[in-house]
Amino acid sequence: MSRSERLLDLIQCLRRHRRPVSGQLLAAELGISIRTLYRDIATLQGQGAPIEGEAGLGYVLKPGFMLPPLMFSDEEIEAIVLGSRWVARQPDRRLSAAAVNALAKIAAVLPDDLREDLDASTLLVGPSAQAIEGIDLGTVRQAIRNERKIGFLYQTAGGAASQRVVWPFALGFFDKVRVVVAWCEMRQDFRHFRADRISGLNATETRYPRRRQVLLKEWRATFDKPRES
Amino acid sequence: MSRSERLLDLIQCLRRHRRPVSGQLLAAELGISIRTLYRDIATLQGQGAPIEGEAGLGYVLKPGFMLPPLMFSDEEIEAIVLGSRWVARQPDRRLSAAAVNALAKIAAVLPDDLREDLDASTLLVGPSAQAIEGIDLGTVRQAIRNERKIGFLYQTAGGAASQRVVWPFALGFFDKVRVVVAWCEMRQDFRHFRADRISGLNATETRYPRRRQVLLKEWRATFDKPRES
DNA sequence: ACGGCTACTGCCAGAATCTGACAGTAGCCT
DNA sequence: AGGCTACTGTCAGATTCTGGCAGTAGCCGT
Repeated sequence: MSRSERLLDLIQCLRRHRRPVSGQLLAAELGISIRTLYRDIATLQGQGAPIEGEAGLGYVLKPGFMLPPLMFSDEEIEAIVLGSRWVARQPDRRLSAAAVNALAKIAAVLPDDLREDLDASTLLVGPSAQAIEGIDLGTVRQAIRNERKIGFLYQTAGGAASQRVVWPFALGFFDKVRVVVAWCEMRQDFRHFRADRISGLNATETRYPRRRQVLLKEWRATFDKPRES
Repeated sequence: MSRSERLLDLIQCLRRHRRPVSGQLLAAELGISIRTLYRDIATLQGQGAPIEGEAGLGYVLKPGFMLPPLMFSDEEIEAIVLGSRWVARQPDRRLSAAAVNALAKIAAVLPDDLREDLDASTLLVGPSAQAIEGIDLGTVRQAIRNERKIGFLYQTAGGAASQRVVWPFALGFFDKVRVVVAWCEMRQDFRHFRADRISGLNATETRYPRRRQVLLKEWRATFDKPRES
């Protein structure tokens, strides 16, 4: 196995173990010596990988992912950049910032001529409303990933507010605002909640009883049939 | 210089020369022997780089770009994927197809857990109108890159048609259709043309007298001032 | 404060890989 | 046919990588 492949494997290993893992163990998994492992880690860090090592604990990979060398056609790059620019204009602040960062990283490695070409491809959509975003969508994202229930106060369109406990499984856009898609315990049905009408969000440690993917699939299936609102 | 850096340099070299270039020359530029060059080219091709070599001619890199290993956070990846999905839904067929391909390439190297997370982030925008796209935007793209004039028949909103010769310098979206942004010789001013109202497009070899970037800059500047329509 | 665990660095000889040179085959072009 | 070029096989030498060892320093539980 070549060195570059092994470096990728090392990242995969670190991703698998969420908790800090000792270099000893990693070296064993990869079939290399500790010394070489240290060298590999140093190389990866040199390439920008956010690996953190603490004496007495082990290594953790801050959530993220290393894209291996990948070949894109001009048009594919254009599609990615255009799409990211669109995301950067969305009201979701976290995501918007992430898009800006991603664009910066890509632009940094793009050859000049290609960067110029991309400047000539402009997004003419009107300036999006800078919606205020009431809650921290990061919390929701984490709840989705860990399949945890969340509770919050929801302001309905009519003006009435109600306390909800829901099983969130997706996060989407709808008409410029982000919505949390979830199974609502109160209504015993799928509902979506506009992020800007949610307040008093609190994440719980209670796991909801079904798999996220299954909920997602069932929810999607409801689109193909007529449904009573 | 490490081998991996050299491979990247090789790509850059190939990008610079648009016409076929002999291995001899490439090897000299990189300061390596011919034999090693052949090995490097083989390695790159193994990684998916579209390098073509023909006996008696030399090497050409099909237009495109190799992204070096790059680190993205979860949110950055999400921004890119979400943006690309949006592009994939746009009416521009070429770009849409490119977005789909780019997504496939990214998905192929994404670890499973991250891919699942992304499934939970859905785009809820309504199905976009499948606009017919009258002309080949690839031709326009090329004219922009080479700063060539193009001529076409344009159907105005009123219904009248007129023959135009314009200096295209940008390609944008506007309300679900693609528009060509250009200096119009007839109007002696900046104009944008909806791609779906263009017909009889013909690319010329005539270079237009100003730099694309300059036109772009001036055109953008017109946004900041009041302008007579 | 202590011992155990761990991250990290410098060093060096052996292993693995890469490199350059040469010889030879085959395709494209004039 | 002849010149140019892309390719492949082989092999010794150069380069890099690797593993083991010794030593320093930080974190942790006792």
